[in-house]
Amino acid sequence: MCYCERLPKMARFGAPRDRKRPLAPRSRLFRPWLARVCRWHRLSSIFLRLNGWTPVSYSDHPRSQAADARGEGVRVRFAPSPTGFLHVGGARTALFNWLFARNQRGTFILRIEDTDLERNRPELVEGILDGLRWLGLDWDEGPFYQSQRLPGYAAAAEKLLSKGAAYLCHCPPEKYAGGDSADEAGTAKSEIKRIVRCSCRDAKPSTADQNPAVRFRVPLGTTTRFDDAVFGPREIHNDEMEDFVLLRSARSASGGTALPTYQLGAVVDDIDMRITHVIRGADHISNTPKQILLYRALDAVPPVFAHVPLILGPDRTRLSKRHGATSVSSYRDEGFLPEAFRNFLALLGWSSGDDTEMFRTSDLIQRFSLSGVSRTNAVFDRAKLEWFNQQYLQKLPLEELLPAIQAELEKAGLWRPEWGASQREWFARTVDLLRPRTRLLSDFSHWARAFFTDDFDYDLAAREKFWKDERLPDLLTRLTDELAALPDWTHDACDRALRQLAEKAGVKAALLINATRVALVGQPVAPPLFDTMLVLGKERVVGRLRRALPAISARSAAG
RNA sequence: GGCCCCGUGGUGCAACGGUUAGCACAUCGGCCCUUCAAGCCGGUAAUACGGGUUCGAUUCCCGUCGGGGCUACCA
Repeated sequence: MCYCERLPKMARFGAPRDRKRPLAPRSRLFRPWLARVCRWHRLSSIFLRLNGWTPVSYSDHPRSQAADARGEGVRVRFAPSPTGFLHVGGARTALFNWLFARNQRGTFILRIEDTDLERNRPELVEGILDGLRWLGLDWDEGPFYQSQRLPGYAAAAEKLLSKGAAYLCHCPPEKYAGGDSADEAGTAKSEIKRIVRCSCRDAKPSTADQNPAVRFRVPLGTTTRFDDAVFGPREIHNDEMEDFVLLRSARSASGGTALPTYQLGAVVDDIDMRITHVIRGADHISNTPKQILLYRALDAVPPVFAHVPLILGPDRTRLSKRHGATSVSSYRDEGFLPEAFRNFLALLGWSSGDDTEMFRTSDLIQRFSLSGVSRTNAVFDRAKLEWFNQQYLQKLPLEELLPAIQAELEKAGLWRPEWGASQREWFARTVDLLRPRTRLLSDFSHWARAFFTDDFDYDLAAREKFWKDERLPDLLTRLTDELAALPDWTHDACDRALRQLAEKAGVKAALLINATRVALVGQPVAPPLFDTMLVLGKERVVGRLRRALPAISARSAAG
């Protein structure tokens, strides 16, 4: 492909503007010349190689859609490791991959990176898949398990060994292990000299050692460059890169013979799966040069790399268990809607370019672009997440909401089958009445419990506040009788009965309204009283008032 | 410690060398009112600091400070 296609200023194809990526001085200098060359001869890849650029295609560009039409579409992957649940950072990475794939009409692949025998928990895979399904992130291929693809990694290592791009290392793992990252004390960090240039690099391979590790032989004396689709051009001198391990020795704590490390596994699979764009967390950015070297050594063209900024906790450190709920499933269990969660997540580190915040999934797909991804770490703000949930709870078509609320009620043991059948209309009406006051699905089974069962308690603060007046027992007894005698159970009839009683007694209607609300639903907060009476029905209203009377008398007598 | 990245209100984003620095969440006040939400109206609140470059810098460059990442036979 032609390098000029990647140049922001040459947006004559209608490329999305590249907002935050200054060109490197070198490319700034060469741009006019380069543009001409590209236009005339399309010699860009040669130019690139001459200048040490990695010839990768930058497909966040309308051109890639043309490529797609030719059957050379975008292929991305999400590659979690089953060492824990699906956390919000991973979910966001998955979401960005998915959005990019859908936007480009490409392929989204799921791969499980389970090459660490010590830390893997196979039973966690299902939880990760569940989390992705809940978020609606459907994958087109996979899940593939690296543990089932071991021969491929060994073969790749063999190939590298045979061409001298890798060597056998006979050192015990402990020699380089531990170090600073392991000990929290923080002492002696300054002593660590980390560039591993093992003596085995130049030694004759020993036949005595049956269980060597395989290390990559980093080509010294040059630099490795790549152009991150988010962070822009970067380079690192190879001398600063260690001879990282490709294949672990049998002595490794993490497993047995010939297990690949992340670097090898990811690269071999990404080549194998023809991944065109690697979209992953920014914590991988310093791995990227190593992997580019691996691609080259394996005679493959590196994909586009797009690193997305990290998600931080409120204290601006990396989000972790310390910060409370970090797993996607905990948000599901708390009563968040996947649509809301997805919308919120999408805005963590990405923006459409304008001030729009509410995105339907189709909008998200249509508007997503790697050039809109930020380089700044983002703090996870639960308050805003709740706001999004509230918005969706209120704006989603009722029919789409009902199943989620049914699930919530089932979970709480409150669900009655007739609400899905003969009383479906009542159920829909009740949900519609309740939802303006809800923020979470769980509000339906907690706060609004009295709408779905007679088994509920009277809120203490509500009793204290609204059942205090000593006239209440008498007034509510009379109200109950009047309501019971009502020929038509309508909003206006109830309204009239209550207000007339209040007027006759010379009290504010609000006194009766508030006291009645607590008697009916046990809460100080509920939908407008007469709407509430309507969905509850006459029997229940009268019954609940009678039931509450003794408690009201007790409270008002107490003063 | 070394290498690297990132700094716009408390939080998420916008401003692509020229705006009274915009939007949203949160927060505070008002309206509405049958409680609480919602809604509407309004307020407080930011370019980390210091140098350059420029007629002009949130924007480009350098330094300082702050935060983060990496520094594993983890991923």
